[in-house]
Amino acid sequence: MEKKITPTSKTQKRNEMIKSAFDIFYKNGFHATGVDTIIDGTGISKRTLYKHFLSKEGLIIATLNYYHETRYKEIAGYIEKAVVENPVDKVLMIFDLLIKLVDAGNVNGCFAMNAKTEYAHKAAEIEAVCDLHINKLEMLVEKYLFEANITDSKAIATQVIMLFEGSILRSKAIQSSAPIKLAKKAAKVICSQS
Amino acid sequence: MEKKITPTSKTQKRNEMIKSAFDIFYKNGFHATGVDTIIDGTGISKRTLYKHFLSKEGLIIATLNYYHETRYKEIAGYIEKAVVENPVDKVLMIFDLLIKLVDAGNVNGCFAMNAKTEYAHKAAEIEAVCDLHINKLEMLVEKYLFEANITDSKAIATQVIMLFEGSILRSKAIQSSAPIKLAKKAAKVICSQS
DNA sequence: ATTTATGTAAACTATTCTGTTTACTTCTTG
DNA sequence: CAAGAAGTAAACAGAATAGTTTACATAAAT
Repeated sequence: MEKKITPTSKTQKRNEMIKSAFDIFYKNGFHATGVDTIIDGTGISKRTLYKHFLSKEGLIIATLNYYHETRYKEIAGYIEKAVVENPVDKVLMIFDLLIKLVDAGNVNGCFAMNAKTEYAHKAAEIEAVCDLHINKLEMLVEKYLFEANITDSKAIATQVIMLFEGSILRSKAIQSSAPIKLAKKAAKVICSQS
Repeated sequence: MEKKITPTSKTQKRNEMIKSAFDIFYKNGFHATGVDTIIDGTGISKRTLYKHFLSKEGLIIATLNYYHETRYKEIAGYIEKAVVENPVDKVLMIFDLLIKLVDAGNVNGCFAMNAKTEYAHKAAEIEAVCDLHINKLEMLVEKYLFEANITDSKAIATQVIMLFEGSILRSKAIQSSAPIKLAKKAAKVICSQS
């Protein structure tokens, strides 16, 4: 009774839907985007969408997981591969990556924070994925700060992440990556002083 | 033909509506809140609402202006009245005020940033008020940094504001004012190093 | 070959949304 | 008192919303 599933089928359509939904939610917001809008772009039918996801909220959670997995891996991969003398330099590299993403026009705020803003105190599952994203980023930063023998690596990591998230907001407001460069400088000072 | 308007009339109902709308928008979000929800709490009719505001968007802009005026005055007043030796201490006081507000349960993110998130690239007028709020806060901080003879007061002000906004997000995520205390420490280091 | 899984297309339900309109009320002011 | 401004209440219009259902197509596996 073993079902031989071709590698593409089953998950392929699902992934298509998630990517398409992610793009539109990211640009348009969640409440402002109807499910009809999401399927319009793709050749996907509404029925298929609701076969794969219980509800619009289920689809949103899937896009959040997609965002977290790809973005976290991107960041972690970017700084892990670097060869530096001081692990603090790896932490500062998260700002370099962000600058590149913003300059490429691929950022419209932090997708996780956008979701958190729209669903605060309303959808616990959505909030949980957002929190996970930030916490994992913070733990990644903390790891390298710990390696650099920084005391209070946990507290410094929180400070760095707050600068990181704050710079995303500021760069969105003025449509420029300049604030991120300033945030990197500030992060450097904070890490050096510890 | 002079209309003798009692101080309360005319503007009173309008202000009532703005305050009521602000409370609900702040808690519930903008797209997630219908105009019916806003008038339900008050004894205000929908007709009156649309007499005073052209549209829901007009009401949102009014709530944003209300937020900016009250919050900015609150912050500016709080730090201006303080007697300190170093103007940098006034800058750091914005974090103290934020801690108080968060601990009192009066914060659900930055109202201006919440609006910016929901209406990015959609409603220029809404975005403009949000930008104004952040810019005026930044200029206030810059003023005191300049007084303290800090070189690059503009850049440091941006860094402080990014920490400020980032700490609002982080405090919302973990439902605690602890991140704001960390942000204050970080701001102190940044200002001292300049 | 036929069953099963997976898909599209589109009509449909039922609710909610913004905004308008009609009819009535209240209060102030000349 | 009469006129007019400002209000409430509620029905209404028209579009958009989330989600369901019916009918049909395709492709692979037993």
